[in-house]
Amino acid sequence: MVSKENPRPGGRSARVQAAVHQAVRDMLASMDRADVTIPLIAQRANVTPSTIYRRWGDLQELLADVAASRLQPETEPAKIGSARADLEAWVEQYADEMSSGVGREMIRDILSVADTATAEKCSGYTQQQLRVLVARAQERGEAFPTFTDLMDHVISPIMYRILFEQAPDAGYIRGLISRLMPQDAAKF
Amino acid sequence: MVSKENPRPGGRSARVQAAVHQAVRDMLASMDRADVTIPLIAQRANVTPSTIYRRWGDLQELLADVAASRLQPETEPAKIGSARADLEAWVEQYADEMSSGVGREMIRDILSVADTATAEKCSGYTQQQLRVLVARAQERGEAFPTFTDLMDHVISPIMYRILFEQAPDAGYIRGLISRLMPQDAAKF
DNA sequence: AGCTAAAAGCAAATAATTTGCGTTAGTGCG
DNA sequence: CGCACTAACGCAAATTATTTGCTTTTAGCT
Repeated sequence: MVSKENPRPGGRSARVQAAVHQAVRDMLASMDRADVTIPLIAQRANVTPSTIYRRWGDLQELLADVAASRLQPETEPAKIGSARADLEAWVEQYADEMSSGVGREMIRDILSVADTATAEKCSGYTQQQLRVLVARAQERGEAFPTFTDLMDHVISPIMYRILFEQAPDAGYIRGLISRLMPQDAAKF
Repeated sequence: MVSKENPRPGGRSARVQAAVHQAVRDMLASMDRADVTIPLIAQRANVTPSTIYRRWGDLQELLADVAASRLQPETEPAKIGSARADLEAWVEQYADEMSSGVGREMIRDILSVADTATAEKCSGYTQQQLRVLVARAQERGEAFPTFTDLMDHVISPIMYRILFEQAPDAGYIRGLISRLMPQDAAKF
């Protein structure tokens, strides 16, 4: 619904988008989200409300758009040591970010729009990071879970708990990973 | 936010709640959800809009409330044959229900409200059903996954795929279960 | 530089939400 | 049984958000 690449004739697309996104980020950081409205965002972004309505449709889609752009990772997973150490560090950071107050709000914003494209995009970010870790392990010849197993048996349980129950802790996360590592299989 | 038991002095609570819930269900079944508004619901339920606003707060909370009541299971998991057969049948029916159009909408409604109580309630319904299956297996002395493993490694991946990717198919679901059954462990 | 079309501004019209106040209907007690 | 009490409801006015028709601005193109 937004940011068509290949901008056609008219349109000062980029400027408005940046101003609105910034306004939303500022407001989410400084006030209760229930008080964030499109007229207020428009005022802070120096834009008219109708511009936002025409471009994003409604508040939920705008919030989802902002959340998605905030969830886009800007760096590859850090290189700590072994492939497993990298994985554990990355997943713990992922879980922390997602289970924080703002993280949960972003996920909710993304899931609450009818269009599934934004949710898929965010899942794509996660998948992309995991693929880097998998490739790195393979390159080094270290034993490592498959990409699918990581999605199904590490990411999914973490996300389920964040969405429906309580935020997972570090011990739980290490347990999920451990159960997928071949050398640890005997423990379970 | 709704249905206080132990009704105090005033209040014809139950009648309005039933009428509004019914109106919402009818409307979700017969029209596009984007066109469902509180004034329309109020009209169909023969209630004034302000009653709905005061009682539920906003449309999202009302939809979440209705969705939660629809997701409450009315029966125990069916007894097909072995504990495993019961489990497979129940999980497949769960996945079908959740990945259908209305199922996905209900989940989104539930997750999109700030208050996590409704989401927890729904997860509680799932847990309750699984506990029945676990208890049944134990009673019969059949090998069976633990409750936690079912939540983490069957329900969670299914829900993740429904929310962020494509709906899971029956083969995928059987694979998730299979990997948790002791006698099948060698296959993986 | 001028042309074009998408995007933005503006303002009026419409629709949704909030709110104050009077009324009604369950509940518990005498 | 009827009276008092209180939470929930209805109504309508006020506020706020959203939609829409029309004009103006801007970025890319020739």
